[in-house]
Amino acid sequence: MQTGNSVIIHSSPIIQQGLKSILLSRNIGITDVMVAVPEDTVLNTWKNMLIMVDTQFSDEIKKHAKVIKKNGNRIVGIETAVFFNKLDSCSDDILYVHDNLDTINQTLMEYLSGVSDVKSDNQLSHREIEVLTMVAQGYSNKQIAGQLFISIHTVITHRKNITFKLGIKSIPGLTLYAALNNLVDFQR
Amino acid sequence: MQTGNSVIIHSSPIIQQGLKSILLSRNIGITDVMVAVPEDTVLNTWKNMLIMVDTQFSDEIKKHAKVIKKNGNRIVGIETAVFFNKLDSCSDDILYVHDNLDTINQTLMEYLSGVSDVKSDNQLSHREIEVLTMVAQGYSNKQIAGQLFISIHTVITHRKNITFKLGIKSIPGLTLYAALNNLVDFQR
DNA sequence: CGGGCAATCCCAATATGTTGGTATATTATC
DNA sequence: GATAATATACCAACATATTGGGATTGCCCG
Repeated sequence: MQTGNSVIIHSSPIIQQGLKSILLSRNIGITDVMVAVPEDTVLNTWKNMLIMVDTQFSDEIKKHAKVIKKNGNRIVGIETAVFFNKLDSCSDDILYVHDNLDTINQTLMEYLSGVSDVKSDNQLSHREIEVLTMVAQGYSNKQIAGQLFISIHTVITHRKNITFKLGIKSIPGLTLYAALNNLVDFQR
Repeated sequence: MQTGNSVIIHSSPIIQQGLKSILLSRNIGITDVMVAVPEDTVLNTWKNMLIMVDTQFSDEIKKHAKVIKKNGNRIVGIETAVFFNKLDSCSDDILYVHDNLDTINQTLMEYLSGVSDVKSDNQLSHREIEVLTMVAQGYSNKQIAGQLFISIHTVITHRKNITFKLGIKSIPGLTLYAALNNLVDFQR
């Protein structure tokens, strides 16, 4: 249910916003980014989530890391302060990265390959691309069915397969995917 | 005329992204955000810009603050490290703010009132833009209500007004509108 | 030949969004 | 001080999307 989602645990609202913006724009199937406090890590039952945590809090998280990882979560410690380096205190459970776009991208790629049902390569069939295009153009399933001369059930089946293949669950996500892949017009 | 533009001088790409996202989404007429290094402050001939600089660099900037301000620029020092507080070393030329959404919003309001010819060309209210942004990010009405601490009815009302004002009825349409207006990130 | 895949169709239950109302408090603006 | 805009909240009815099944046909390929 929560695959493709991410949690940010960081005290800085600017960094929250920045990480969120980076995660959502990478087209890696992350459609939901929430902000949490360290305590939530213990209380919650997150599954298959990408947890990005300020190194400031990573000690607290580390105590529960085994359980968190057993639930399919991936923990990434974000180190933003250049003069306060915790990266040496490495752990098998938490991957520490510096505040650097390259390492963040690298981490996201790892996340991609590690979470099996988030697919990066798009192997959409011809029909699926037709349906996706029309979804991004704002047509309802009923309208798509009418225009493609198929039943609404078939459209729904195609959409199930599209969301499964792309790992993108929301209509806005699919729309931006379509725009990024030139399936719909998008000027400047 | 560069009015409505802003410069970010910060070493952290996450904070760059976060500030950019915050500035663009606030509907205060800022349409262009660029990233610069401290040296650019001296070399450049910026006019009427909102310059948001890491306090880490503010000493360098302060030397040239008089000239920079004479050109109509406004300098804001951003302090993100809680354990490294420079806010006491106040200056008339640089307004220091902490990494806190309220103070940042306050600062942006001041910027608005200070720069008279920056007008919001957007017909949407601040709250409507918040809602639209979250819609385009794939959040459900329920999720939006939760994150904005308002009832789902209010979210629905805002959405009614948004669709009425913009004349865009579909979620994909709103998503592309948001992407075109830099409310959501859309790279490459 | 048999397995996999694409395309098609169907159902039921649940979740979510849309439409068209009404209504109040606060804040701007004239 | 009146008026407009904004933000908030509620309801009922209806429309649409999502989820989790199941199923058939034709086609390609090893």
